[in-house]
Amino acid sequence: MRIGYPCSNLTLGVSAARTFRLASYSTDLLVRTVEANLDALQDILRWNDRHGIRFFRISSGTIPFASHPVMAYPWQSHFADRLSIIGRYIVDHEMRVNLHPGQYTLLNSIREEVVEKSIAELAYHADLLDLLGLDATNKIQIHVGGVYGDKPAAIVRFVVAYSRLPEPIRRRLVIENDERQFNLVDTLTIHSRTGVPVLLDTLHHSIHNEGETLTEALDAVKPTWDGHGPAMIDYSSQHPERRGGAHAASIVLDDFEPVLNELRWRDIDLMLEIKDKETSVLKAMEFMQVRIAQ
DNA sequence: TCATGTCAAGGCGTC
DNA sequence: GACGCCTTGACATGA
Repeated sequence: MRIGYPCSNLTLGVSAARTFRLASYSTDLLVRTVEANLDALQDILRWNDRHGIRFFRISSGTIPFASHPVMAYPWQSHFADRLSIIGRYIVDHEMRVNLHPGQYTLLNSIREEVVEKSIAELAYHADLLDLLGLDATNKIQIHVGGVYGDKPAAIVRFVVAYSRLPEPIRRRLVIENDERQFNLVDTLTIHSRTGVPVLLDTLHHSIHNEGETLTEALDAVKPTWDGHGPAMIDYSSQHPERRGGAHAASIVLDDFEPVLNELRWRDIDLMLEIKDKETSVLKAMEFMQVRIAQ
């Protein structure tokens, strides 16, 4: 089981998601920002290797404004060599990565222009992984989207939009259950109509479910990953004071232990969505080693 | 240099 | 209909 964290490494103090204001856009600023982001990404991957961490979420902000109409620069060809080198490092060190576009990526929007912009955003994510030279087990995860007062219709719109996606996106796309709208059952319904793998978020599932235990939920999502590599799972401890779904500052091992007991014998990769990122991963890995030794 | 307001983008819930 | 929230960091401005 690989355990990973998203986007930035707080110990190193470098960000691979530097950006700039749209109003400041220039080719020069874009190139400088992306170069800095790729430098940081390489530093983070090396740090991860030194600490035995082989799962990482690359920031969607690596190429700022990549799918925005303002982008007139051929970033794909300009950074192809650089991305290829980084991707080779990922492959050589048996790492796995994923990407998670933000809440504005909505394949099932009732507005066609939103769907088109979302597809453009997903195309950027697929380009990035393709230029890294990574196979289709390296995924792009999104939420299903909005309900618009009619969930069955919203699911149908998702299925239709999915069928329209170009193959480079479709082979990497996975959907995640959320804490308010589309729960495990909904995502499994979409899987049955599209074949898209279901990424289980354990915290969202604990908040929004139809009575399935964690064991049942894991058993249900597992077969959706056949042919896509080990299932990816998102885990976070609930923030003790903030609203349901808010991520904790650091991993709570008492809360993690029962989840680990469910996961440890399964072929899965676990992404920790916790504020202190790599610190919690190291805690979780140490905790797991102790448990295995017992 | 530092504090603070703002940022490309959508949808939902509350008032 | 307006607005805050999501999730979040990081930019950009003004003092």
